[in-house]
Amino acid sequence: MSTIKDIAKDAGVSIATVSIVLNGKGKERKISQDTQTRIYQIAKNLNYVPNQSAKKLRSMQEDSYAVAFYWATDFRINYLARITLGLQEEMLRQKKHIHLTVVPYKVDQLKEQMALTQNTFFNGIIIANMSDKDLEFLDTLTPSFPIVLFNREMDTFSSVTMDNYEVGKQVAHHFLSKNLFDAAVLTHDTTFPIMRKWMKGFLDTYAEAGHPLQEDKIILCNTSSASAIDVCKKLYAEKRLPKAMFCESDVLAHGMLFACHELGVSIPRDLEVFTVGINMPELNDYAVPSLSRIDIPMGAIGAQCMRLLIDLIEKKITHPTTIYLEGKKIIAQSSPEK
Amino acid sequence: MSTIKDIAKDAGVSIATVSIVLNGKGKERKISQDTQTRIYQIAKNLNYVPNQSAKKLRSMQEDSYAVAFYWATDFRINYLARITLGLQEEMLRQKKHIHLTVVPYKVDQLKEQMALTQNTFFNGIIIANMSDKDLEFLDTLTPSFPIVLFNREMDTFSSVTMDNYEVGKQVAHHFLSKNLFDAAVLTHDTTFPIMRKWMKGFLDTYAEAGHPLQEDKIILCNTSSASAIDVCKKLYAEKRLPKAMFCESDVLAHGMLFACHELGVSIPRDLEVFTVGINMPELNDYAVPSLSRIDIPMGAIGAQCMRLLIDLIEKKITHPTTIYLEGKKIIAQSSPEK
DNA sequence: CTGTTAGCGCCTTCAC
DNA sequence: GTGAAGGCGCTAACAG
Repeated sequence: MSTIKDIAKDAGVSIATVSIVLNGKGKERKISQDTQTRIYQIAKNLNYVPNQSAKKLRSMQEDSYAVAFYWATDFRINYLARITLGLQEEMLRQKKHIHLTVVPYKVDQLKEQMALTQNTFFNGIIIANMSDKDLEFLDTLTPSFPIVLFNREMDTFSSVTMDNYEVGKQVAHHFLSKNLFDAAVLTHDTTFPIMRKWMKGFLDTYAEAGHPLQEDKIILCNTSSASAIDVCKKLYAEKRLPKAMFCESDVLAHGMLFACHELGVSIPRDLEVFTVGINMPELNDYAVPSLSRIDIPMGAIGAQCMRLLIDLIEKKITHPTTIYLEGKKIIAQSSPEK
Repeated sequence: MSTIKDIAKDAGVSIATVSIVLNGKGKERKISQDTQTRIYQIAKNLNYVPNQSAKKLRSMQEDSYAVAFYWATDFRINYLARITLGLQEEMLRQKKHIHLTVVPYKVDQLKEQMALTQNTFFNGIIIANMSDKDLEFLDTLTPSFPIVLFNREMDTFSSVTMDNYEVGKQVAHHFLSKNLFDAAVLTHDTTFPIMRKWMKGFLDTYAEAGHPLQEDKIILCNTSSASAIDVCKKLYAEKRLPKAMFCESDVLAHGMLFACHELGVSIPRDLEVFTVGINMPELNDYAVPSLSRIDIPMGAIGAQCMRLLIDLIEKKITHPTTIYLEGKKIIAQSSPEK
């Protein structure tokens, strides 16, 4: 890695001259054209890349924080935009210079990614979409910088999350109010803590209402729409389609809609569908038919994460803090009000 | 903004001691417990935030590159994820430490956002979704760091793009091969250079085939699904619905599908729909009905942008370079093969 | 037109 | 147990 020092030596000028030229102030400072082209040429030959840390240090911008946002690249990929906007919103509100780095990681491989990334150079990090395994790993850490969890809960770390049990409960109440006792859950068998809570809230509520759902009402698929389609067709073939289906995410719900359309199963007449909305509202508002859901306020959670993290970085908060936000219940065509 | 110097002064110790303690090496270096707690307390009182630039500079890690990705937050919000994955893919392939910062900006306001962001601290930037106005602004710049344009073309800047005229042509040929002469274009009246090209390719091809489309076949709406729904319903009421519709983006196409479903217009029997696919393929594969489209390879374009930018940063490339990628034609239910 | 110099905040070596 | 000093790469003020 070459520096302006190297260039200066090669060009037979001082480092100051090099700095001036490379910052485009050559004309202004009346550096001779000859010197300028020589410096540019040498910079090119040496593959010179300016060191941004040195630049920043020298120019002493008032507090600019480096923040990392860890984000798992699985089926939830689509809502990165929603979160990013929320993070950004808070950054603008704070009027602080925050350098936000997006660090994608693979589910279950937070450990590997964190080893790869130079975490010591962040003032704080936000982590989204952790699996049980990722949470376990996190528990072994005692980082010297603050960490905020996106939609997860842990005693030892700060987080912004929702009452996910309540989400499942709400959906169950909606179905029960319409006497839809033949209900099922569509979920994927992974280690995602959140989904277990949704499911539990749903199942518990059915049980408490005197209509416990049997084991075979927990339908498993993977996390793709395609998989939901397969499962739906299989259930249909086996005449096991319920009257109401609670999908863990809109990705699966879209698969259900597609499959039912192909099968000639009418939603909501033959089957009602309720889902958890993680993607942009638009995608669910104009699905055919539009999807009833509890919309997760991804943007708001992101904004709160950023705010909490900044408070932690600035030591305005010192103890692990958990903030709860509420989901928004949206009733649409796939499961209308009674 | 306080530094370890301030802490040292307050604590009555040297900056070295403070540095040791705050890096958790107090025990190892046998700093007295008393001094340690005092230092921690003062750090907290002063809201001390370590300066990451100084840390990095000192640590002599090969400096990582800082790259900004400017991304317009309009209807194309959803595909941020597709692009980010592509960018990331190339970052991993290169095995370089690259800090990717996502900078959202509003359409037509690239100028304002660039003034707000500390661009001097990036080694290079990638800009997506520029409008004519944004392009015009860019033309006035002579930045000292490389810039790569995402799906745009300019003489003075490097870019990764597609033959967008060809996209429109392909769709026209598809319709024409099925004798769908009563066709229309659904687009929004903005300054997006790309869309004009698609449209032109489409219209020119119809004209060349001896079936020129009249002015009233260029249907305008804004960029939302909701707007496409309104327009579709209006056309239906006025009995002006064509037999084939080319939508500038899947966001609009989804609106069309929703509206047609409500109106009882059957796709593709009464109306064929072809679109440009910008969102995740899944969203179009499982729309009801699934959407025929030219899928823009967002990920691949992103990856190429990153590669090109790194080559420019490292001065392996010095002249503005344009790379062309091809879209993928996907035939689905909304407009099947003849 | 170009060079000299003094740091920016932090960490590490060496000295006491 | 703690302090002094040097230097990472770069910029800006001041000299010449």
